[in-house]
Amino acid sequence: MALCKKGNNSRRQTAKTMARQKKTKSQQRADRIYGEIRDRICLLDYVPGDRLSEEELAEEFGISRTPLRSVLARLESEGLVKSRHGVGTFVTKTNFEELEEVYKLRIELAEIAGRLDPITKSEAGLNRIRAMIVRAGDLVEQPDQKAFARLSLDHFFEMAGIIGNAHLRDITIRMQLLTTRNWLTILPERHLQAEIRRFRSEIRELLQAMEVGDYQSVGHIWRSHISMSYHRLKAYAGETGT
Amino acid sequence: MALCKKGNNSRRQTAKTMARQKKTKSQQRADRIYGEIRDRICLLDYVPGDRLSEEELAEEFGISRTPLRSVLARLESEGLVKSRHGVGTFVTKTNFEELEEVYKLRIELAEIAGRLDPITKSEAGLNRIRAMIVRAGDLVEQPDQKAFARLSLDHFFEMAGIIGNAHLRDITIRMQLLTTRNWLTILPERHLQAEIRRFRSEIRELLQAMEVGDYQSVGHIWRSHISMSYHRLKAYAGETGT
DNA sequence: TGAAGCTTTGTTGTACACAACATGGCAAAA
DNA sequence: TTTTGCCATGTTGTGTACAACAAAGCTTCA
Repeated sequence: MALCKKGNNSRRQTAKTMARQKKTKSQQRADRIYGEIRDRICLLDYVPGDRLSEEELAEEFGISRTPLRSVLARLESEGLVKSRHGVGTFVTKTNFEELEEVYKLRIELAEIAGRLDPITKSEAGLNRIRAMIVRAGDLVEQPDQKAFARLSLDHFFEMAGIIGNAHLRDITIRMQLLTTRNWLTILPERHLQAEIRRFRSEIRELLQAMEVGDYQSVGHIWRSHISMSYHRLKAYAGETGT
Repeated sequence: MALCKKGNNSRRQTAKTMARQKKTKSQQRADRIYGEIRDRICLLDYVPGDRLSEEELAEEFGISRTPLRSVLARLESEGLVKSRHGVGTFVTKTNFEELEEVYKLRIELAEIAGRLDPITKSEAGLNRIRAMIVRAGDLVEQPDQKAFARLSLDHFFEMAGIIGNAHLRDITIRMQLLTTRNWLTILPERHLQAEIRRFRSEIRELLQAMEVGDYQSVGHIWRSHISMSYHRLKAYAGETGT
């Protein structure tokens, strides 16, 4: 289950720890566990409706229920799980209305992100994105839903790194994490390859804007991608009948 | 210390509980305590730098440290307090850079709020705002910083109620709460009356736009008020030398 | 006198036992 | 057979003792 997500997590951590350097060991451990469970939810290792056992998770991570519960509380505040007294803690199912709200908001936030003090990507950052294009190319040859999901998330965090406004970045991340799993759930298998191809062309387009340092355009392009992906999502939802 | 804030709290609760009806008694209690402490921080009953004793607060609210700690964790996630192991939990001091970031974001959010599915105020809602204009009028005659702060917060929550997009509303509230106490701290006493007067004219302006149902204009007006208040804040900060 | 190390004190973080709660199953009565 | 009430079981929420930790004061030695 856990597999090789360590690399991904640590990479994402760096983007987060930039803001606040002072992290005690307890907080680092909590952050690690939080990221792990969050990824499991977003990458559909835990499906909406699944119950997360506090006791089992506490045992798995070698801690007691108390600190684990604070991790779950954080996930609950972000809307990824919902605890019910005497029943259990469950991965949330987002209804269509909320999904639409989140998408509408994400569309607006993307445009703002390009305007509000964007952080210019270093050459190393650009290279990381170029490497993702290669990864996407491999996935076009050999489509795999989970690998695509992980690549997509990695690229998103790379994008979030350009947002200089700390709060806007946090909000953008939270909204993204709320929609990821829904996108994966609804995306039909037979459209997977086409989606990966489209994803590759999208991150190429974004890369080009970043290469010339035009971050306002990055914001607009990003916005258009989110908007179009939402329209496709609706179309897919109509296809499958949900 | 607690005084007559019950009315304010409950009124704010109604705006919150609209979204999710299912609230267990524990959650309601936690929400109440959270709101109480949050107000104390925002209205400067607790000044930045103050230590919040878990034990004392737990005793005051008649609960043990465990549920109180989850309330403090929530406040910490919103950036209002910061816990340090073995030292204490302290009300945060926002530096100028972060304050500027938050204001820039609030300016953008206000404009979006007017566009993204705003909720038309009922006649009762408009009447509540009209009552606030009266309260503001009284305060012009007899300026009082804390009363002004409370009125300002009440009006803000009334404004937040027009935001139909649930996540956007939450974010807007969080950003507002981060700036309130800074505004109060920096505002010089001798400009208080002028500020109250300006506040009254602002909420009148907003009311007019709401009365004709033009909520996009409400967003633009709100945006301009936030922007101008930020500029005055900077001017005041220059005056007092901070 | 000064400084380093130890001790004391008070605080937040953790572990664990128990309370509160919801749910499903079972039995008994209509 | 159906329904109603009760109980058993398992889960989240709470209280409490203790561990981890930091800071201030004290002591002791140079």
